[in-house]
Amino acid sequence: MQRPDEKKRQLIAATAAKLFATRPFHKVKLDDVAAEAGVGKGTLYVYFKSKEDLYFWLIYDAFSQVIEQLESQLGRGELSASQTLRRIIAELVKFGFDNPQLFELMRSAGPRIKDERWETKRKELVTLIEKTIRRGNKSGEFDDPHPEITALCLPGFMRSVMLFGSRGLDERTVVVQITRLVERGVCGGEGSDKNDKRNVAVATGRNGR
Amino acid sequence: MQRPDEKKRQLIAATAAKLFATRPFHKVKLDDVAAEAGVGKGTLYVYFKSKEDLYFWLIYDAFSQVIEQLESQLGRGELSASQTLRRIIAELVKFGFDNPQLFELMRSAGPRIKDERWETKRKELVTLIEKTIRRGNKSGEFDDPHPEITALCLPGFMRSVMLFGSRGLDERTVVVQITRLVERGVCGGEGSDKNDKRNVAVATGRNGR
Amino acid sequence: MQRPDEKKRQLIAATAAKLFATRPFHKVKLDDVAAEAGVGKGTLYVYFKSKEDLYFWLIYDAFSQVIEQLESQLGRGELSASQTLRRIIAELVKFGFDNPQLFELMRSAGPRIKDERWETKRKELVTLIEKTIRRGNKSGEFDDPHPEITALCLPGFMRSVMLFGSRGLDERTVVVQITRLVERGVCGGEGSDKNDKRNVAVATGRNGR
Amino acid sequence: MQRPDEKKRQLIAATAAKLFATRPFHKVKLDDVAAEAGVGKGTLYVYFKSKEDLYFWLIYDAFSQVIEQLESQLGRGELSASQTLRRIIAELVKFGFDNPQLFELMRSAGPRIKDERWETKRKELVTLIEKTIRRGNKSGEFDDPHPEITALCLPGFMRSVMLFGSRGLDERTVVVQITRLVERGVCGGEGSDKNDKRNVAVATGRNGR
DNA sequence: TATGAATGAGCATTCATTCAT
DNA sequence: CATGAATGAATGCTCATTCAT
Repeated sequence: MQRPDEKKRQLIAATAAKLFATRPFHKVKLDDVAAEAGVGKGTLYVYFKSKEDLYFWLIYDAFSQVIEQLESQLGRGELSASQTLRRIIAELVKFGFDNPQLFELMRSAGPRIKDERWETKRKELVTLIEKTIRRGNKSGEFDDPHPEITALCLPGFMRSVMLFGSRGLDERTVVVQITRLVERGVCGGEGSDKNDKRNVAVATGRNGR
Repeated sequence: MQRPDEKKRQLIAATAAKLFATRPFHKVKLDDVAAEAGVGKGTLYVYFKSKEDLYFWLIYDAFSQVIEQLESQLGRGELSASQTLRRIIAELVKFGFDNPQLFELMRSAGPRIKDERWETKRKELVTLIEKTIRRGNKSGEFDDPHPEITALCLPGFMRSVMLFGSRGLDERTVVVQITRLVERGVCGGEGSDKNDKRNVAVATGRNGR
Repeated sequence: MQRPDEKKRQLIAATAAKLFATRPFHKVKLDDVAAEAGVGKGTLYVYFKSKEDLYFWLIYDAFSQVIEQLESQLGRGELSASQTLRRIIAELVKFGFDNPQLFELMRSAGPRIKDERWETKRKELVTLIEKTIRRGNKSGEFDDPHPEITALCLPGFMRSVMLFGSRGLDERTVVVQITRLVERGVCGGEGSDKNDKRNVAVATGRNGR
Repeated sequence: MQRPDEKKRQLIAATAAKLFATRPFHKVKLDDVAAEAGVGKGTLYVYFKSKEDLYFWLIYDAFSQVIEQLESQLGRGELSASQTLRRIIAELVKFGFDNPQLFELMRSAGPRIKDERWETKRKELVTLIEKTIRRGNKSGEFDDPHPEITALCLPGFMRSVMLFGSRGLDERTVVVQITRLVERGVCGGEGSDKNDKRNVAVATGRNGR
């Protein structure tokens, strides 16, 4: 363990994520992070330039991960606009359920992170959604007069559910309902609850979980 | 200036809101707040117990204001579920446009505010929406299998638009699009863009702005 | 109550004395003094120049009172050195029993009060004692090679007993014991316990209490 | 300078003692302590929890030191009650001469220190004295009807002399006079000035200093 | 690379004092 | 005289960052 250790970097990041999710930025002491991670305080600075840098990477990494996952999933096969949208929603919800701390984290991050890379990633997601809707508009699947607004709404959607309502709701139901809300707002109203459930199963590529 | 002055409290709150909207919590100096408000630093502590207390009230007051406004508006006349929902959306959007700083503010607040009163207010809004949808379900206006999820989504909707997209979009268009998204997700899909615009005008009771 | 009110001055002084006796100087807030006394904070400054001024007068007044009492008692009749010393001790003990708070107060005052008047008063007492001893040395009643040290010791004597031991000891016993200690150290050892008690009764001019 | 350094703790304590002896508690700035000690301000908090904590330990340590010194001295050989008492006095006087600042310090501490450990130490000393007198009473060396009062008086004795009179008096003379005062009050009056001086020399185990 | 003692700029908070009413 | 809201200088304390080992 004499060379920069990716394992240790992960350990620090995970520990920090846990703490940042619990209390707001200015109440998280690097002393605590170091102690909780079982490393020296100085070690943090071997892996991260500053507290803000550490904070930044937590959010950025998590977010990038989702986007990547989405893009890789979507880049492969040929999905209709409708299927694509469902996948996006499913993926975001899954991510939310899998990383409740990180969602909490992203919540309080917001305006602090002015870094260009971050805005870029965010726009990547919004654009992904917007393009999908526009594609649906063209193909006749959708009929949304303002894809840019709808695209902006989707992440906020997610956040609300994840942060304040996920207790007691199962992942499947949430995906279905959000899909329903969005698809209906976006196209002409077709798609029953049963169809939704079937389609979602297709989209997520899972059978039960 | 001999009795504790509600005007001065407001002045301080407004000044603080401006600064908290600009930079994150830990970068706002009470020195600056005092200077900007034109009062002594000690005066802040006459009206607020601490920096966090000040911060808390900013958010709480702003939020309460919206809820109150909504409740007072809805308590009066007799509106259909559909009209009520439109008014809620219109009011939230209006508030967002009127107080861009505060929305930014609320964003970074999140997990800090564990105060019961705050959660109560939030639930008040969600309940207001949920009840409206349920009412619509009963009256046949809506057909939403999960009003609780939809209700949870609405505030997140708003936030997204306000925080990242409002530049270049006018209030009216945003109201219309969100209304469209929600109503279609909630009922059977009727309602054209034109109808929406008309209905919104009715709901907000304004003619142009 | 429109003119400077001696009653109010006393009220403030008494209240302050109580608080200063409870906690150390820097923990007594004038806010508390004002509140406890039931007057406005500004009123304190009508009667006292500053916090330190208030503090000073509390001690000074109390101390002056003892000295005065002693001098007036001793100035009148003609007492032997021995009787005089007993009276001084009796008076100091009485004062201690009557004003337990103030003794506590004087304790923590010490080095803070550099005021000349204060040192003067203290020296007045020490000198009174020293002169008495010297008088006794000359008259043959005492035989103390270092009256100045003995004189310096007496107040410290008092303090110890008052501060840490008075609980459970009655005034009479304390006077007797201290008198015994001092007189024996000062003269040749005569004076039995019984004699002491009798003499003390003579010296204090009281019959039982 | 990598391990927490007891030397540095001592340095800080010594510096603080000097300042606290000069001015009252609330006028001593930690900035000054740090500057005078040649360490960073933050370093103070590495070794002491707070200003009051620092203050506390100054007094406590100094007092403990005397008690320890006494107990270790007395625990060794077999001394008569009379010799023991002389040693106690000699030790206390020596301590006062060696640490004039600390005696000043202890003076203003008083009611602040409610800590149990502190009261315990104080009682340890008083008990030590009281036991010695009782031992003398039994052995016939002393004849003191109230050892508990006498014991309470001794520390006060010391304080007075140290604080207000030591200027111009040499250590030896003070020891002799106090011993004289106490022993005579405690036993039957024998012991001349010359004998005292001789005995003290024996008790302290020093020949001149 | 890993550490944690040392640091000091930075900041929230206090509280004696003032003064307009 | 009486008041208490307003004040701001003064200061204790924090905590991200550094650097010698």
